[in-house]
Amino acid sequence: MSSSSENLGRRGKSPHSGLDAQEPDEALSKQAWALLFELMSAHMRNFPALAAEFELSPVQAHVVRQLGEGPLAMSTLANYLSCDASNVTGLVDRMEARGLVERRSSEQDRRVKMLVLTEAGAALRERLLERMAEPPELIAALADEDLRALRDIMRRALRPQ
Amino acid sequence: MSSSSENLGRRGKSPHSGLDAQEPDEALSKQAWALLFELMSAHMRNFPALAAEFELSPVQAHVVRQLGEGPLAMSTLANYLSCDASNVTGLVDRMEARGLVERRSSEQDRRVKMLVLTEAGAALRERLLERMAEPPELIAALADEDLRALRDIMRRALRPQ
DNA sequence: TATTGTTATACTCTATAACTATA
DNA sequence: TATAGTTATAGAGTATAACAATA
Repeated sequence: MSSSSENLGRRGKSPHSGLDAQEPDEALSKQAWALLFELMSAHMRNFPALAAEFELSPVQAHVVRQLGEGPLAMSTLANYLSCDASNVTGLVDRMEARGLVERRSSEQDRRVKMLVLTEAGAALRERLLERMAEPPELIAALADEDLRALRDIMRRALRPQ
Repeated sequence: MSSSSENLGRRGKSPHSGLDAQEPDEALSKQAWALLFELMSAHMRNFPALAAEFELSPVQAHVVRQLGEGPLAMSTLANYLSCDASNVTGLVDRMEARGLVERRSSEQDRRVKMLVLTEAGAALRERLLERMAEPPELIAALADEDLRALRDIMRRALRPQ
């Protein structure tokens, strides 16, 4: 499971230095990742409680969030959720019963059903997103300098040109 | 060569706070948090699949990880999992049936049952932790400079003073 | 009386397999 | 025949409430 065995220019991963490396240092990325993971684990553990503030299950909260981008086919949603399509039926049943989403038959392909948020669903989404946008204490307490650096690093990570 | 896009003459203060220079900028922390959240969401979505590599449910993987620190009372574990104690019974039943953990009655208080990893459980934990320590592609691909900055920022976030 | 863990019950999420209605 | 969604079934995670053993 060694990833990319063609690190030819790699200066080896000497335990200490790695000062002149052009290539990412494996030990360094593990250190950074471990800390990032620690911080995020602590936060993600609260997600069920956060969703419950809106009387949503964690998965339902995720769906509400995804659905804001526009109508989605059931199968596409199953894909986003990394789950079997059969599960989406019951999931959407419950959300539809609560008046959060609507099924609309596609006119191009009448097998397909498109999901859209109802007005109530969209309103709830607004509140949910606002709540989720609140940074956890540990982040909010960082100095501006660190926040700016963090933002820029995340931008580079997410949009790797 | 990096940077420069944000040093617009503002010395990093919020748009209208004017004088007070030491307070973190709320908009900035939200930006950083949104990006961090985006990256971690993408990664956390794979966690069930990662756990499944070891034939563990996500929660079981979490338990295996926690249990490595030493024996835990059932109630303590329930606390870590942020769930009701009644759930831990069935959870541990299944893990015990697979030979991963053991219940041991505490001798100080015979109501309490301490959980410990079996030898097989500890071995599996080693492999699991190693797997979880692998940084996702988006992180591993960052430049050393960014990784070092990220690591240091996370250290400051996690150990405030 | 209070606490630890269990049992009973119910709901949600998840997977697999068989089915329907379209295509 | 193949695909989108449904239904049926089963297992796991979760919550609440009632209970036994122990403190």
